[in-house]
Amino acid sequence: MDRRTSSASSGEALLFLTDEQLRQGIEAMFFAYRGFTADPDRILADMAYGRAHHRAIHFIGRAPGTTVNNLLNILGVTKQSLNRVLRTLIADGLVESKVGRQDKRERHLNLTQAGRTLEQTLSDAQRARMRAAFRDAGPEAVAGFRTVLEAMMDSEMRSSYGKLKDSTS
Amino acid sequence: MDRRTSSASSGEALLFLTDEQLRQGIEAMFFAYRGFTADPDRILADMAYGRAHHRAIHFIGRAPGTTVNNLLNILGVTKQSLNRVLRTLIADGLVESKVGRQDKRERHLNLTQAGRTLEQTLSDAQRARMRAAFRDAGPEAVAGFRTVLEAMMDSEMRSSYGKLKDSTS
DNA sequence: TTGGAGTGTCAACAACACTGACATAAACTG
DNA sequence: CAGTTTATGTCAGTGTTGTTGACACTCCAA
Repeated sequence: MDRRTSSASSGEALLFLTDEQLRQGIEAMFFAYRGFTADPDRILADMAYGRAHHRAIHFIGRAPGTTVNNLLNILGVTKQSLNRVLRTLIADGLVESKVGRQDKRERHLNLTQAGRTLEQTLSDAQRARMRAAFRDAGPEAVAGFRTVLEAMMDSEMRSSYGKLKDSTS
Repeated sequence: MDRRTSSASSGEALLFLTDEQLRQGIEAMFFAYRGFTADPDRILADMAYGRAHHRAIHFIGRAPGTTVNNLLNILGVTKQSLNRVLRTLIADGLVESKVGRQDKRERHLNLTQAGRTLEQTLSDAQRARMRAAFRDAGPEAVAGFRTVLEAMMDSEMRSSYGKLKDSTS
């Protein structure tokens, strides 16, 4: 039970890689992701915002002063799609866009006070669920959770994730 | 490092519940889910199908003969939304709908041969990524991954997940 | 000065979710 | 049997989020 991957090629140790185990992993991802987004979705439903607004607010709050292009890479959507979201957030005074000082083509994005407030509200809801899950599962399970998720990312996403992770380590 | 949850209330052991740790967990979920859906999405993009079709096919294949209502509960969407998907799948001969023998109001859904073929194609792609992630992470990490995901589900989803999990244990 | 990168915007469209309303058939209930 | 509930299907309308394609503008760099 405490054996490491040393005997990984010995047959029995590979039981966690059966199709049935994999399918359970797939279904766990599906159901868990629904729970993961449920709380912020409920909050946003009352406003004119959706999940895309949440994601934009989250990553702007995470990397203040980030450029549109950087955000585009992180979110993995087209600029038209992001721009629609950003436009409403800027119009509603939740995000401010400043022309870059060095490179004036770039726009640097920051949350306003109202934006930070909404970000907090959404984060608190999402963190509460994550905290409960982490607490129930325990530190070892959390470490495994993170290890598997990192392994599941595309390499470009993994590097975005790594940059964000290290930025406030 | 190898300590168990025995000292969970002793302060230091709760470091995995800091806001920073939670936020990394949130971002890991976000990036990993993108990877999780990327491969089937690529396959489906060439056909006239999307993620919703994939989900329907997956769960019909998982629970053959399931009713529309059961599928509705698992997927967590409205019947209008599911019906749009089912209609195309039935019209294209991937799914067949049979009136129930006991209760003739019910429709029992099954994959046709063509449906099973597509399901295999999609599953293989998704499982390949999951398998690679599981293999890289190792059995202990996988156990932790599953534990955390289960804890993150809403209770209704957890029971759907449990039923499916136990049905072929 | 020319080419390309970064950004913004317009238009059109598709997938997928929602609500609300209505229809049908079958099953249950008093 | 009459009335209600359940299971399903469908129509119409709407909203969010994604896509392509096209075009314009600013600015940096060779």
